[in-house]
Formats: sequence, C-alpha cells, structure tokens
Amino acid sequence: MRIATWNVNSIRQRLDHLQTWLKERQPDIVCLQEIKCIDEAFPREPLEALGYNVAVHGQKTFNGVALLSKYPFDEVAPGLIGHDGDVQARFLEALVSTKAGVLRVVSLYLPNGNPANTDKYTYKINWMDRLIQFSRERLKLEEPMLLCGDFNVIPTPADARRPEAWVNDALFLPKTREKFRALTNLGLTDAIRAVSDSDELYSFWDYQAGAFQKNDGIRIDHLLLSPQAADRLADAGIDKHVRGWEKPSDHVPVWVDLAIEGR
DNA sequence: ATGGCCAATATGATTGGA
Repeated sequence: MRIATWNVNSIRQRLDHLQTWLKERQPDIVCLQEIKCIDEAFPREPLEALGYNVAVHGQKTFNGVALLSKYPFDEVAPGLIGHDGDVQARFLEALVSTKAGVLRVVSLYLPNGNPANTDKYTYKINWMDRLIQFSRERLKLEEPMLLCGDFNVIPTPADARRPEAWVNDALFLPKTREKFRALTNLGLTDAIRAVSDSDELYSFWDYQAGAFQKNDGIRIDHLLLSPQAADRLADAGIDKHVRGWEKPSDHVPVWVDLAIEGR
C-alpha cells in the first residue's frame, strides 16, 4: 500500500502534473492540499478514469483538501474537531478497508501562521492544539493511521538548507516546533525521518530567487504514522524531480510504502 | 545586492502563500 501527500497549489493548474505523477508513482491513496477550488470545480472525472475514488473538501479561492483512493472510502469526514466557526477547508479524514483491517488517513493543510505577531499565528497554534487533541483521541483506537499533508512546520534545523533564514518565521519558531513535537511525542512516526537522517531532504522550494536551482528548500510536508502503521513501514521518499517540471507546484509529493494489502 | 514568483479574483490591483 503506497500512500502519498502533495500540496498541488491549485488542482486546476496542476491536473496534468498530477496525472503524469500518478501514472509514474502509482500510489494507492493520495492526500492533496491547496486545491483552491469549490467541490463542484474539482476535476473528478479524469482522476476517476485513472481508477481513483475521490473525496473533496474544498472552498472558494483558498485552501481546500482532497483524497484519492484506489479502494472505496468506508467513511469520509471533513473538518478538524473544535472547528466551531472555522470556515477554512483544511482537514479531511477517511477510512478504507484493507486485508489488515481498517486504515485511517487524514489529508491536512495546517495554517501558515505568518506574520507571527498577528492573529494568524494564534490561529495556527490553536489549530495545532486541536490536531493534538484529535490525534490523542484517534490513537486510542490503536489503528493504522496516517496524518498526511502540508504541516507548515520545519521540525529541526536539518530540515532547512538555510535554517538561519527561518528563525523568525511561523514555520520554524520555537513555539511551532514545540507543538509539532507535542504531536509526534504522542507516538507518531515521521516516515521520512524513519528511513533517512539526510539533511538535504526538502519538500518545498520557493518560487522566488531561484530557490530550487540552489536547493534552498525546506521539509514541511509530512506523513506521520500511528504505531500500527509504523510497524508496517517499508519505505518512504520524496519525488523531488517533480519540482523541475514546467509550471510546477512549489511543493513536491512525499510518499510511504506500508506492508498492508488493499482489499 | 538578502532581490527575484505564482494563483485566484467579476481581474487589470489585491490578497495569500511560505
């Protein structure tokens, strides 16, 4: 079972890339972020034609998340707990059945939080607290579960080419990293870090200043595995070459292989 | 030289991203 996450920065601008990459990487489940469209505008048909079931939680202009799955969705639920009054489409949870039982997958787009001295950062930290609460609840179920998406968190200095450039940024502030540790300390495994300690693994390169050419990147797209998923971790990787395609997203796909068979 | 970009919107300037 191959599960991937990708912030596509507009599904309508990136449909060609997504189709090309799906054929190349052959993931079973894909978590998408920043689809930037309402549900009705999501290009379901071309993705269904490739054999995927589609679940969408979109909104106009900004944010928006989606899930693709070769296997049917048993349940789909949008919105993170404690979302009273939160109209931003950033969270979509689904259950699929496998030969090993149920598999829970979340596609999430954690708030950016910049500038850090504004209510945007307060929203980010509150959102992280809600995610911690959600995870604490779900981990009690002792299921294979993956929290996948654009976390907008640089976990450690090894996850940035130039950590000094990010010290005052909402993605790297001590409070942000502390909340991310509080999340992983619940017992979630960062799949990429479970397979490599390289300090040159990035998932985002800014469009500006030739960042990709200089490999001036950061690792902010993550797959966090519950213990029951981590038990079955076989491999993980980052499809960096996609950033070199024409008119790319500023993020690239990150994937994990689990020793779980679909049904 | 601390910059340079991109996407969506009743669009031609503004907002958000990271």
